[in-house]
Amino acid sequence: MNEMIEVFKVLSDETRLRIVRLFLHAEVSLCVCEIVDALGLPQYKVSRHLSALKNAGLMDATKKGTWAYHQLKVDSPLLSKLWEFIGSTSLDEDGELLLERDREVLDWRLSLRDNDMCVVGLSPGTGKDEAGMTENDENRTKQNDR
Amino acid sequence: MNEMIEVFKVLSDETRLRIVRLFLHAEVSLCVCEIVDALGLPQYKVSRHLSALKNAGLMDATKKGTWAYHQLKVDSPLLSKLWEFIGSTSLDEDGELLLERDREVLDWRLSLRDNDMCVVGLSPGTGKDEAGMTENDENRTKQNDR
DNA sequence: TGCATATGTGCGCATGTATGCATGTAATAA
DNA sequence: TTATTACATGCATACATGCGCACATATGCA
Repeated sequence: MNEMIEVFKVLSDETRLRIVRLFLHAEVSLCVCEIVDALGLPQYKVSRHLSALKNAGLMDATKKGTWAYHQLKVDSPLLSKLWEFIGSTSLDEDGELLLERDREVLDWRLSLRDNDMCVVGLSPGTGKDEAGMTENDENRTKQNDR
Repeated sequence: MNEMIEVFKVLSDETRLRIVRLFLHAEVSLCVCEIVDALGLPQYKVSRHLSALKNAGLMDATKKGTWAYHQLKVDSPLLSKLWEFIGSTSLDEDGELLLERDREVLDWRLSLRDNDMCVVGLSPGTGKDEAGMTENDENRTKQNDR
């Protein structure tokens, strides 16, 4: 019973639901900075919520250098049914709009990958608040290109 | 999105999960005293959690005299998928044992109904703590019989 | 070695929530 | 009308949780 309680508890948070639904859309491992850009949230917030999801057994991560690639776990009947339940449920209008925007920014962000690996880090102001796609993105990505 | 958050939040509690799974087993409306006996919890606790489930849109109730019959709602795609998800998911061993006991006491309690209506109220000490089936049940139910 | 960067985390604050006791409300029975 | 009964709830307390700031850790590069 505790497992199900933990699952519901960790998912009763808007940020964590956005993260989970972002992963259901992406279907690949994502590193923190990509999630930060997609959601437009400060890095420490995303990191904390990813940690909560991991502690609840819903996600795991593998480190590749300084980058940490996170992914949904699907190694139990409960989890596969859970993802199917969440993925098959439509939200209210505001929620769908928000998630649609998250997915669009993520897709743009994933297009910056090189050989399926993240090569663009955090934007300068991401530690404070709202980020996302700004009009300076072209310059930023050119600077950080390697 | 808020609807799903509220659903997960209200279900991330052991007592409320027990109540929901009791209803998934019963498949009929239940009054508060029947749930109190089945779970062996104080009346105010059951009442509060039923209220929480109702506020989250998962249940509703109809009053018949002093008795209040509660039931799960199934009037949205989210809810029907939710009940199917919970009902199809098995728990850890302790959880299954606990729920099995809840179901057994409920079935015994439902056998005391008269014409599908509850006619047995709360046991005297139910306001304090643990109740359930005691060795005095025979006497108690005889006293309250009408 | 020293610096920049990606990510994780300790801490204090504010807020939310479950619990237990006691009491309130409404309907029924005497 | 008064007492009883099924159910709901106000209140105080203990505890959990999300947030933002700052800082720590760790890895890669010059």
